[in-house]
Amino acid sequence: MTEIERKLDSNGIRPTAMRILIYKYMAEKNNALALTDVEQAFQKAERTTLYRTIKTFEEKGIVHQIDDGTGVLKYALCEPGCNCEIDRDLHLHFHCNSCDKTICLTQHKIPHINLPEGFMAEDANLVVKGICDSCSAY
Amino acid sequence: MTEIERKLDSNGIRPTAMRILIYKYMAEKNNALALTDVEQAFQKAERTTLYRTIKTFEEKGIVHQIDDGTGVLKYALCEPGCNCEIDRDLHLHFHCNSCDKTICLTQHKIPHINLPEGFMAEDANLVVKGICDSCSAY
DNA sequence: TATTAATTGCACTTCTGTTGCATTGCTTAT
DNA sequence: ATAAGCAATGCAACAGAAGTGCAATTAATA
Repeated sequence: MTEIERKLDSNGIRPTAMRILIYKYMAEKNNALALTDVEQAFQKAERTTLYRTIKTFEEKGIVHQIDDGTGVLKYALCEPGCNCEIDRDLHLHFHCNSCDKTICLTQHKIPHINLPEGFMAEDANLVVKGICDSCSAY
Repeated sequence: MTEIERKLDSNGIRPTAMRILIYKYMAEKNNALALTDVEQAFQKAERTTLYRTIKTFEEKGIVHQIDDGTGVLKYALCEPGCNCEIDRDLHLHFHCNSCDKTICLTQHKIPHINLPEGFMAEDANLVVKGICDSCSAY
């Protein structure tokens, strides 16, 4: 039983060949992926399978969904410190306007926001757009 | 020449009957609207017309687009202090999980975010989700 | 091994955003 | 005042992503 199989298994996900491959692929990338990205990488597999696999990952809490404002949903593996389900202390995401990649800044938490009377925060989503470190290096 | 006509005219938008109606409708609402919302309100008009009208408003800087994470784009009139085009000091938006409305918190600016080395911010989008003042009153 | 449940593949549907083109309506110069 | 020209609108259709129903296959378990 490999590392990944154990990971899936311990989260109540049956470690099928497909799922292991998809998990491995997502783990290799350091940026959030759209369904189409995964589709490109696994052209032999059905879109629906990939879709449902990622949704399963999400339900089981090992992947979180990101809306980076591009109109396409992105997904990224939850890393240590991600805490996307446990508390409201959510990390922020960065979208590069140059290379179009979206990355999780797991260490960077969303600062506390003061809301007007009567408003109660349950969740927050902060996407900063600009130029990422790779692109600014040139 | 009415208030609205002057507003449109001074922003380089020809004040047609349709546009005046749409502007008036958006001004009445205190929350951001999706295209379908406007569509519901003007069932006699074409979707395309509404779409292009709002896009025109956006281009001319009297409306700003909001991605509240629901997957549907919302639009809201720019109010004094909105500054959506001028500087990067953007205000935040609140999405109510109960009534599903999205509102601009024009007075509440996005706090400064420290980014890792090499990252440069150009823009930011912060959506706080929770219960709005109307819904929490019950 | 037989039974049962979960996973995958295929075909569609829906929804939103968007564009091309013909037509209508408004502006302006003659 | 009228014709020419441009902007606005209506109609039709397309594109892309998200999501669903169902049959077929695969894996787990008794």
